[in-house]
Amino acid sequence: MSSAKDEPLAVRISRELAARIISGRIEAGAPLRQDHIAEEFGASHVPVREAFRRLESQGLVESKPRRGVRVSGFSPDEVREVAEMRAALEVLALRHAAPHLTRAILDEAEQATLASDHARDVHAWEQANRRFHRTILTPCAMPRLLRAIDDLHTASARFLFSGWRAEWETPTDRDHRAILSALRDGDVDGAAAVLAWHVQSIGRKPKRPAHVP
Amino acid sequence: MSSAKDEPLAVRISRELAARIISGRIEAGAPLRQDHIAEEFGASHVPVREAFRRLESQGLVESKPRRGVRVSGFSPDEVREVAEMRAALEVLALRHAAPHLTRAILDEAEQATLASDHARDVHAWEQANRRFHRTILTPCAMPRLLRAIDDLHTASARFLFSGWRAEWETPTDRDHRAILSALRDGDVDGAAAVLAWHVQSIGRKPKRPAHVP
DNA sequence: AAGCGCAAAATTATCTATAATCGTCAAGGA
DNA sequence: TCCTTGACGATTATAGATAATTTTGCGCTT
Repeated sequence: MSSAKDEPLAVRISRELAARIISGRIEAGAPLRQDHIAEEFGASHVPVREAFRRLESQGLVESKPRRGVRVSGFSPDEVREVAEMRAALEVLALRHAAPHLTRAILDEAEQATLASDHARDVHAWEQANRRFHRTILTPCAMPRLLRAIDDLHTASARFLFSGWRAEWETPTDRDHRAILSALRDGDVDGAAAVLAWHVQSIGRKPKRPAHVP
Repeated sequence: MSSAKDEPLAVRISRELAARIISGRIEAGAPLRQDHIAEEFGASHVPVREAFRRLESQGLVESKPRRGVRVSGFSPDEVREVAEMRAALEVLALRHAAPHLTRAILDEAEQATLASDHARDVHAWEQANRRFHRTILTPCAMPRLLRAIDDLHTASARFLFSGWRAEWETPTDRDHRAILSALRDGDVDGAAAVLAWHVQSIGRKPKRPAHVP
């Protein structure tokens, strides 16, 4: 048994549903009926309920007492909200992680940046981007903070996939490189400033030219 | 039926358990056995499971795949982590709420400060304190941010109750008044700075004299 | 005799199956 | 046309079965 991991069934269901919501296969506002999902996964509805709670804590669905759960919509205001929360929390994490950043960690972050440059589709780019942020923030050793940031990342990814669905061009992350160079110079304030601007830029312009000569 | 509200059973159970954890009646690291709790509440273990998920999303318990849930411990590091997250997020909320603050809202906040001065025990003080923060932050109109702040408040309250159990003296919130006066003057930056310092002071000194001549 | 290792039983979490309660929608009557 | 009533569907809760982990007890080795 290699494919079916030892995870609880509720976790697997929540992962699959989250992937569908993020990728847009389930659109915003759509109701999720527990019986149908249970039947589809060949399971009962109790694990499905737990998966719903997990998605609710991530902010992907909203639940009303006797009315079931619906996929939470994301207006431009909500996208900006998530972006600003991410900026505030990632800056905090970076300030605490900076003293523990080693050469090896920065090199790994640079590798993630390279991977994001070579990404062919949005999914690969998002994965590399998240790896970059996680790499430079994990050394802060604040688990609760990191978990909150991770949830905000998935919310951001959902917006990202919905916006840039068709045409996609890798946007050569100058910000990431600026952050790394500032960190290598020991300029934590500068790195934090660039990071805050970089994160908020996601919610600023859904699509910009980005190919300046 | 007036006492038993129309809330789902899982919500009631999670509320009761949260109250016990915050008040310290269930100590940190204690395991929560679903069958025992189900028997105590006269219910089955499925609502108890949902209540566990709810508590997990609040960060009050930690769950491991096949080992059940335990009350999450809070070391001084974790308390500081929560305090810093609160500071970062409350400052963000305040900056967005400031343009929408009216005289009436500020007056209500001052009333909450008065109530906290007249509080006789820790519980009443915490309630008034939370009301103050909620009053000046709610106008930011960012539901996700406000929910995150609320969860962090409960975590803070848990630490507060555990520290100051026996002797209690109302610590005349000078910080609250400084925040209000800065807001009345339109000095958002000053108010944000005091707010950040104020929130972090919770995690700084578990018990200080506080009666300077 | 004491400590370590293995095995079996008990305890506990997880999942499936089933019944009851509540909200919604449609149809019929005033 | 509006209100009431009844049926259907969905969520919520209960009881029972299954699998995994922890603990305890016994045997063996040092």
